[in-house]
Amino acid sequence: MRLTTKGRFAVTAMLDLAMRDGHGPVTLSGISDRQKISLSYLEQLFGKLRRNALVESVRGPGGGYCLARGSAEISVAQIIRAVDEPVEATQCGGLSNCLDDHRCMTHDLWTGLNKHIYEYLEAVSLANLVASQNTQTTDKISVLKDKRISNSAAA
Amino acid sequence: MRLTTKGRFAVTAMLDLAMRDGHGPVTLSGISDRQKISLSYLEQLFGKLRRNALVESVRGPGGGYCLARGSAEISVAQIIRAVDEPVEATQCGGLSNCLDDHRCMTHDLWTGLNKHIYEYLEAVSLANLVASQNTQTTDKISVLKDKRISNSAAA
DNA sequence: CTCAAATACGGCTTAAAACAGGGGTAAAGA
DNA sequence: TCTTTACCCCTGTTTTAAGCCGTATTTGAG
Repeated sequence: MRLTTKGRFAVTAMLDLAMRDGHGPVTLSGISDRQKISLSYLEQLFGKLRRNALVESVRGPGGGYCLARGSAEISVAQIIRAVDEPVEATQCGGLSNCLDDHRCMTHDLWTGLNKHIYEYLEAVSLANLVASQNTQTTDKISVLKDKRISNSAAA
Repeated sequence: MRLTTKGRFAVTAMLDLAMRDGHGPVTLSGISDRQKISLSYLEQLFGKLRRNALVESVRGPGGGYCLARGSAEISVAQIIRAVDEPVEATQCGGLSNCLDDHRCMTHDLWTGLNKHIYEYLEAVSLANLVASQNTQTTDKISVLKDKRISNSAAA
């Protein structure tokens, strides 16, 4: 499990999508404006998200992207895995063929750390994130969120 | 908190050091051989580790690197922080000045995820890792480890 | 029916970071 | 004095991040 800005951008974009779920396709240029992520980079990320069946696309005017399944069925871990391809950093590439003599003592170490972080991120769904956006830090965030949603509904 | 191969290399190298703790300085070329990490890359990493007071160096023949404090006092999080400089991926750079209108809804999100992962990695010390190397997967790893230690002691 | 605009889609290019190799210098011990 | 080691810097290659442009597809207007 790797944790970089790329994965964070993808999760941010997917969260934007989830918060507008059920209101028709969302355009990448809209996400780009709201989340301040370059449009071309979003296109690249959503290509991977689509190929990994996390989103569905609609072409043409009024088109955009929708979640491919319910926001409760999409975890942060799935999103990160979709855009941040494999890359196991154990010397053996995940296989246990690395002990031809004495190497790769870190195999089990990284497997363990990976597992912990992965399980945590697997347990967090987009629905969880949307919910926590609504409840926690009620003072500012939820207010701003509502404003944003009504804006997009009006447009 | 970022999680890349760079941080993993650093932790692997530090673990190699910790397993030889108390047996005098450990050379980088030794670590390079055992862990299959390029020597020049190790030099770069240990420059940062030294400047962050995680290791101490001894020059000349018989020299090398030692842990700057007990292996129980050095956490995985400290190591990763030393080599993998800051890089907050929230749009605002960690400050909360990002809500001039409605942006950075992911600020709290990433702060939360960061905190969780960080706290976990902060709780794992080198001593923990050495201990788990000795106990878990007793079949192969520990045997190989003992062999390795006796080899290096003889050399 | 045609044309123009909106949008996804894919390939290509640039920028930065990770990774690796080499050289030289300084220190310390044999 | 010679060897072993850290230390520092410069260079090059590869990978990743990010941005740009052209093409295909769909919708809507005329």
